[in-house]
Amino acid sequence: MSLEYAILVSLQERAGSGYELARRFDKSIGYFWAASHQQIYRSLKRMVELDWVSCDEVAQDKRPDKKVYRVGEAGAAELARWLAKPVDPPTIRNELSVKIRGACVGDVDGVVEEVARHRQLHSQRLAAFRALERRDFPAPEGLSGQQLHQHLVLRGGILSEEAMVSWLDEALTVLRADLG
Amino acid sequence: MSLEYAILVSLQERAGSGYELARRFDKSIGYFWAASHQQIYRSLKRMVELDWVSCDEVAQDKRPDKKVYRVGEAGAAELARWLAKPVDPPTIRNELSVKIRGACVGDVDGVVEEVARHRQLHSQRLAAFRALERRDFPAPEGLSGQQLHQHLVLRGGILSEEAMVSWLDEALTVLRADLG
DNA sequence: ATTCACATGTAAGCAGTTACATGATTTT
DNA sequence: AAAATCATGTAACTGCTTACATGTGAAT
Repeated sequence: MSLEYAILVSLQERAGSGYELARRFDKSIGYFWAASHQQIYRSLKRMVELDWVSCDEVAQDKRPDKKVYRVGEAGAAELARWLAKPVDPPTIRNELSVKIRGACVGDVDGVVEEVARHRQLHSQRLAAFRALERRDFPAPEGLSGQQLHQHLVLRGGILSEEAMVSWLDEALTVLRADLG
Repeated sequence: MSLEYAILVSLQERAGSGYELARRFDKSIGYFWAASHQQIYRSLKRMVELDWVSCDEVAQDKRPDKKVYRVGEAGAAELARWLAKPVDPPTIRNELSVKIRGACVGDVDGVVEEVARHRQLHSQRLAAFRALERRDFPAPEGLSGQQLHQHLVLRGGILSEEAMVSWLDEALTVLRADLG
């Protein structure tokens, strides 16, 4: 049910349509919670039923109508209640690690290639996060409240991607030394 | 379907029962793939149907009978095929980040407490991983093949937990400065 | 003409979680 | 007497993915 709360957080920052939320999940929210438009529309439907959000249909000029969702009192209360509830850290499930661990049975070269590819993907994501940080938080020292929290979450993404790149570099070094 | 492949990797290192596999997933395999006994039994059943593994019932002295599973030719081939296939990095879904991002709506103190709790959990996991490394890989320089791969996967866990602890320390510092 | 951005959905299927279920032996 | 370890399962439910489905207007 975390998706509902991620949506509440986003809508409470600014009201918007399902489509707009999907765009936000592709960008800013994407670095801590991933969601497709199918999931988002389904969740919004549920949240209207629960009366967590209200829905206004808005006619647009030269564009299809849209439904703008807003967080209601019950939604804000529900979010506050959820925030106070402890959660477990996410369960660890890393497909690439399964592949590395199984490399001996198959083609080790292929797995090394795959590690190199992931190294590149993570390094690209890291670059994107750092660009966002430079653009949106040029002076992180002075931040407070909501902006501080937004920056912190981005920092989490950056530190996590840095760790991935370091790990995969280490992996490539020792795997290639072992091969050649 | 990655669970099936994680099981194949484990069984190919050593044959074992569902119960034994569940123990392995609680320990060594747990730092790159989590699985409950319910999942494992279900997957083993499927894998027998697919003829990826064979199953022998073994009577034991003073203990319930057990079923020992072994990787067959088809299973080894299937694992090799899967190893060669590229996969995407896992989708990012971090509940704690949602909470940090939403902290303003609720009780910020409560969220800070939760961050401190997660900091401790990750630091405990990090200590456990480091202990495993010292115990099982006292001389990492000389490793090759399967042992090298096992060590690399553990290194991934260590670097990832280090990043989490760093991030949560950073978060606690700035959140507490912002409060007080 | 085709592709892109806008806009909203349904439905089948798969993976994982939670709860339920049973029973022997060993340790405290 | 109670709890822990060994041992194997079923079933309902939740959440996410993938595929399908439709339609407008603007840009190339």
